[in-house]
Amino acid sequence: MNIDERIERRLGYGTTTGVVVDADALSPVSHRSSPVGRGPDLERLLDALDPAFTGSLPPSMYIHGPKGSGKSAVVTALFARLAAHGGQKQSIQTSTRAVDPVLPEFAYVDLRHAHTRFRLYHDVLSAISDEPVPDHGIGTEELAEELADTVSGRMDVVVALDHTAEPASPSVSTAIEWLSAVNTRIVPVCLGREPPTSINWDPEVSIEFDRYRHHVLVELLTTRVSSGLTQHAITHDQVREVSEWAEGDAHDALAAIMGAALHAEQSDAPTISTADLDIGIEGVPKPCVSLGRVLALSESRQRLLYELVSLSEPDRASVNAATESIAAAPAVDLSPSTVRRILYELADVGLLDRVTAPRSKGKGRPPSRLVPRFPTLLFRELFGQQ
DNA sequence: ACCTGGTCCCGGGCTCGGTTTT
DNA sequence: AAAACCGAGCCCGGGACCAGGT
Repeated sequence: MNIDERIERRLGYGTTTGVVVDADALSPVSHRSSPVGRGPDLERLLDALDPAFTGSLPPSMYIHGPKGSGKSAVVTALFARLAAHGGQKQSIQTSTRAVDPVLPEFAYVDLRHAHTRFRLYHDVLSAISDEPVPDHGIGTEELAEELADTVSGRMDVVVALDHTAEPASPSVSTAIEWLSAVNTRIVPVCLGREPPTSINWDPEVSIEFDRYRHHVLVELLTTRVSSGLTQHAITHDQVREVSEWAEGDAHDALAAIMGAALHAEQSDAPTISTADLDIGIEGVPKPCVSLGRVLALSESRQRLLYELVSLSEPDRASVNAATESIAAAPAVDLSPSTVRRILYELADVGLLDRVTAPRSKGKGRPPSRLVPRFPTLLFRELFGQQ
């Protein structure tokens, strides 16, 4: 979206009539180029990376902290900037100074996508190379060699490995193993929620992120809503309320606000009412799985979840009932047995909760109903747009 | 004993770059 | 130059078996 368009929308000349002007600014899965309230942590990161600015190898790092504490936000922003400065090309263009140290290449890789060796090599390679990397028709070992060749001929590479050790992504030690098998000049910067004592890897530097403190989260949310919503769409008290409820988790807070805004938008309201906010908060379960994990699933699995959250209460009362309804949906072309298996798999990785019914009628094991553990309002909206 | 829900696993086939043959 | 073939990862279907209830 260009600047003129943004300004016009703020002035109210845009196509939308509701409270949302920029959904991206509100979204818990999109990171801003200038994160709010994490200045000291950014400095700590830069301190640790300091050797890179003088031409030597920076230390390996482990950045850990709870969900929604800004780890990804800070690292994606920082690496995006550093990548723009990184490599030889940039240093030639800017070599006005006498001594111009060459920065390493910086690459950000999301292990939610790069959850196999093949995809990890693929994503690192496409981040540091200008040439397109095939995603089919080439062996893993072949890809590893190509990556090794690319790296050995160039500078060092610093790779951020985000979302380690989630149910569907590799552990820190596995990812490290995959990378070091290719080249030892690739420096890993891992991000995860587990404490450093339980990751089975010894990083040279370890940095901890704490939950956002209440007033910092309020500031963050205020910044986000000021560019994402129309003026006065949400009150300061409402922002404070969400912040308090979210207990320092920026992901949950943003999901709740965006859910509330979408609900207000549906009724063409000029502001977010108390009822809208309640519904927005209600749409975010506690504890909540990051929306990013849902959006990293394959298309067919997202479709299945979309159908699931669109079901009526009785259809969701048991896994079998849900299976039948979902398999019967016109947009789903999977067999019932596959639908059933995938539903159980999704429950296994924590995206759904199985709540066993206490009912005593009927023979056999009591059925369980499936409860989503992710922001449902937001997911429906985002998936529905596609 | 019997029934239904839940878990685990593997063969087969699809898609799509790369490679060889025509 | 075009067509046929190969093989990589990945998705799908389904069956065997285990768990928990009457």
